[in-house]
Amino acid sequence: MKIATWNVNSLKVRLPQVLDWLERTQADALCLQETKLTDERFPVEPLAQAGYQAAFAGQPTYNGVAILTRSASVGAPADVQVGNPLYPDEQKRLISATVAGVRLVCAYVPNGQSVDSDKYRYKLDWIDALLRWLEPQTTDGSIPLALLGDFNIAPEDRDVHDPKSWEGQVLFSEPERERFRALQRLGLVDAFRLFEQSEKSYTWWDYRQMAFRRNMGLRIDHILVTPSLRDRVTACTIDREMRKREQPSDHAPVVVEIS
DNA sequence: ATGGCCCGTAGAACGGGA
Repeated sequence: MKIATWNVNSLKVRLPQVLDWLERTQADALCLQETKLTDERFPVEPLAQAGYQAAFAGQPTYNGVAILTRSASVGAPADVQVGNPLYPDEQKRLISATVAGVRLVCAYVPNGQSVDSDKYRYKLDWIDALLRWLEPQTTDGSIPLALLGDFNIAPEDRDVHDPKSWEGQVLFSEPERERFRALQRLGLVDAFRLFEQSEKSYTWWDYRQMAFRRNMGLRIDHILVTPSLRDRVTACTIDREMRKREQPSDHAPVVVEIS
């Protein structure tokens, strides 16, 4: 089974690329962030023609998340839940569903803007609430769970093209990295780091300064798995191909293979 | 030293992203 996450930065603009990508990869599930679509405008029909069903939660202009599933292999998303009951939030940043016996939690963690911003405080509070909500779902006896999405956190120096210049900045500040470690203390494992990876592996590159060509990026999109799922993970990769396209998202998909 | 690009909502610039 192949499961992926991708911040598409507008599903309206990126729909042709999403359809291409699904056709090419035959992914069984794809978590999307930054759809930037109201639910009335979600492209249910084009996705259905491509063989995918969807659970989605959107709003005008900002945010928006979705979980796509391949009908022929895993059917429709089940037990869909929007948001975190412990943290009422008008912003559509969280959606969960069960797919082939795996609980998928699709998250678009707030960006935070800058460490002295109100949005930064919101980001930390949002993650603290996520931790409280996930804790009972990651204990022994819970069904296998994967937390996938745009975390807007680069966990370690090796996840940042220039750690010195990023030190203390939003996306790489110590309080944010500490919260990533708190997720790991729940037992969640960074699937990407289960395998040997090439140096300077990133998932996001600024649109400016030819950052992608110069590989000036950050690894901020992640797939974390509970221990029972960890034993079934056979690969985890970043798909850089879509970032090379015309009119790309600034994020690349991250893909995990599960036996 | 600063901003450089892209997207949505506009219906011109601006907020937001990261």
